[in-house]
Amino acid sequence: MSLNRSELRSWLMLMTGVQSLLDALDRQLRDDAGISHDDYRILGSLYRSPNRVKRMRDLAREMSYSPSRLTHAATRLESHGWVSRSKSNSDGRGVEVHLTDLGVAKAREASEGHLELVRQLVFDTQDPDQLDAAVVALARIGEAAETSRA
Amino acid sequence: MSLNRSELRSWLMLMTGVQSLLDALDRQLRDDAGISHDDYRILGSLYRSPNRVKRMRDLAREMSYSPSRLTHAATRLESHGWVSRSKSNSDGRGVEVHLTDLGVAKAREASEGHLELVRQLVFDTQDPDQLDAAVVALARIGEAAETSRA
DNA sequence: ACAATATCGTTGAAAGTTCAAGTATTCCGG
DNA sequence: CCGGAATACTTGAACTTTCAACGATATTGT
Repeated sequence: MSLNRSELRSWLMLMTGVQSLLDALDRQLRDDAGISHDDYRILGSLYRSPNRVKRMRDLAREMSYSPSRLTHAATRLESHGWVSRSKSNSDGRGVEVHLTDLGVAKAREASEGHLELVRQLVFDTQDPDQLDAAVVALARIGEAAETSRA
Repeated sequence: MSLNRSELRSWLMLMTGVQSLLDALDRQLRDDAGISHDDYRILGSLYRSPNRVKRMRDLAREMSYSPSRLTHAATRLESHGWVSRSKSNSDGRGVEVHLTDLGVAKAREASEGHLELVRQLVFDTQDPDQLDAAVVALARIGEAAETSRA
């Protein structure tokens, strides 16, 4: 066994908290905006992107999605009219996903309740210092995770 | 907008780290043990339970699963021989899930590489103090998340 | 310039999750 | 103790994700 008793306990606590957080976020978005947290993250990523466009490849990497998964997701979002796809002209293989005006509106609408909950769960429960510590810790862990798959 | 610039940045960093972590854990378990992180967590929960039994209801709550999802999951795990189900005798409606010997073996086998990775990603990247801080923070967030759905 | 190889994205089928409906048992008010 | 409401679980259909295979364009090495 690779972890001792106390490490195991810390690890379980960490994962339990993470799970509860993700569940709460997903539930809120589904209930209030009718969109999954994953789809919301796609809209959010495009929203923050210059010109609200991104190549499928880049978006897939950012989301840790398989190409296939992103294609299906894009098809779904496209059917709602929230994104549109077009061939990249710099790379004939590439496809660009564009956030439509409707998509912008949807992202904004969904973000209201979402950010409200984030404030409530994350920022209202922590001192700024504590939160910073947690953010730094998670960033380090995430970085190690990315590295580990190289 | 409910969060200011710097809060938003912290929040994004946090979520990115969490995502990367979960992805890495899932990938390792699939690649090395042929089991999803979610199924692994079910085995783990039963493994830690007195007698290695739990009622469907309790397991579902603990995992934040819908009853339906747990039934499907139990069917799948049962088909591998890792779990068996039987009627509860204290409550005629209830069903108990039991971790079989094969399930115990599977859980142990899978845990080796898994815990190895956890050590590498979580414990090797943090001072104990920093980690404790993160654990406490996440625990508070998780608790708030549980409360929020009452 | 050409062939081999790698990258980008899509497709359809298999596997997993969610959702709405259904069966069986227990709980509770009167 | 009876009937209605609640709880526990299952089922099958709809939807989402994964997986393996494929067509198309770009890159690399010779």
